[in-house]
Amino acid sequence: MISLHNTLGGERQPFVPGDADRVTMYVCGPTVYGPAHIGNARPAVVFDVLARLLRRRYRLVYASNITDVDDKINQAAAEQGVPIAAVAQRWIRTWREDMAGLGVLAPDRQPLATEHVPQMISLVKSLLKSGHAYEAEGHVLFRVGAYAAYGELSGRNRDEQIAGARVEVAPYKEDPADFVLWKPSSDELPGWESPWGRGRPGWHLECSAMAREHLGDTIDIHGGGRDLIFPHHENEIAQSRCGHGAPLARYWMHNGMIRMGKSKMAKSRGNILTIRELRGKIPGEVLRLALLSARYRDPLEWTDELVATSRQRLDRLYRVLLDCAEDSREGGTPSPPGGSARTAEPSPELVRALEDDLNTPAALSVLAGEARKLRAGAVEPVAGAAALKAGGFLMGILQADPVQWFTAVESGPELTAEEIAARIGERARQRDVGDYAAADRIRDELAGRGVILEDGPQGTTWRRAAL
RNA sequence: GGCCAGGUGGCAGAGUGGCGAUGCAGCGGACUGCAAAUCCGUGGACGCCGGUUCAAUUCCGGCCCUGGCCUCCA
Repeated sequence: MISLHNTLGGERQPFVPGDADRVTMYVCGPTVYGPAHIGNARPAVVFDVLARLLRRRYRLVYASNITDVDDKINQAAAEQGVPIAAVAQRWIRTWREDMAGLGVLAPDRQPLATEHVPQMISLVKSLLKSGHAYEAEGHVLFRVGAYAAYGELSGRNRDEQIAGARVEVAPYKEDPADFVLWKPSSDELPGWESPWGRGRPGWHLECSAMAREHLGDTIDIHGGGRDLIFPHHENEIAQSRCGHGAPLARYWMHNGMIRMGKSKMAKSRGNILTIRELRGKIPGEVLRLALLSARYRDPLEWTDELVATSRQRLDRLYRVLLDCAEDSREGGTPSPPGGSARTAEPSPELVRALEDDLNTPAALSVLAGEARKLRAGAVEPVAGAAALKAGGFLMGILQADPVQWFTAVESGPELTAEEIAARIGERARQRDVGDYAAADRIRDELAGRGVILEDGPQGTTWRRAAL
């Protein structure tokens, strides 16, 4: 049984799908106006693991949107003097590359906001018709006062919000808490014809319309960052519920924030690390493991140490896989039927950990235990390695060829395999004559360039170093 | 100020009403060139104050601290 922490209600609940033949999940995706940072990657990675887990039991339709119409995109285009669509396209491409680099499987649906404007307009129409929205100075606003349950997700009530008083109160709002569904566009801005004139949708509206279009009125799981609970998800709930009468989602899941030096990583704070720059020097799989090293609901502080530790954990796991591959090659053990990683089953302990509200740290611990047993020879290497890889697959790690893992050069002006071999040969001669000082100099030099040497009974091998 | 999450060993981070995960670092050992890498083994913890209980890090209450949200935000 899968249990999930539901923000709506604030407790862990058994997951019971509305329809086991069509489980639906929607996760808020990026607004494409610049490079995504590692914090943006957390929900994508976390819910990718959940998608993999759900697919073991159910048929899943997983949708994650891309917001390609937004004032920030317009602003970026104006600043750079390029067409708005060019900005969006460029960063959509980057986002997809980044996600692939982190081992995130493409969602079943990846709707673009600009391709769902008619659905948004029709949602606004029904909200107007039912009195949950009103027109004011070319805008259409949601009338928060008309929805009594407003605030149930975030645990706020309207009085508290008014007391907050930091909300900017546009003069045309009936109530400070009201939010924009549709706003007018000038000629230079992207816009669509609507009953309220040429305009563009408000951000909250997009997700309601796209989720409904692709997944139906009520979806099973709605995910996103914790910072979206209010107002984004609260507003989505209000729009959808008032628009078609059904609850938007049955389970709401929110991931914690990535922190950089004690505060949330955010573009507005300027403390971001983009996925692109990180991937330039660190394998995507290491980044992924780092993101999964804490429970998804908790905050995670991003540090060099976290990255280094993650790299070492992965190295250790791959080393076992490498040894297993060598053992079976030497021993001539034929691969048992069904022994491939694709068909092997992950261990029940690992599945149990993941099904317990996505306890990835515990799952990682299970993996480490399995690796230890394999190394100790307590498990048959081929089947054991296959099970290890199957568990890795659920978390989106450990799918690379172990030899490649240790020898692949990530980036920068690195040494070629030939150059490394030449240096190793030179060092071997020095060691033969007993000139260890010179040999160590070569070893240290290579270490400084990201190559670690290992002297074994069969001679010297090398692998790339952690950072 | 309001709402919501947390506070576990040197660090990261699970979990549990009584048998103290896991990773990194440290320490000991094996191997080795009294090297590096690797492998094996190992000590160490539950914010504070009360309460419930035979027994609490784990349940309850209060306090302190940290972070998030209340404006765009993964």
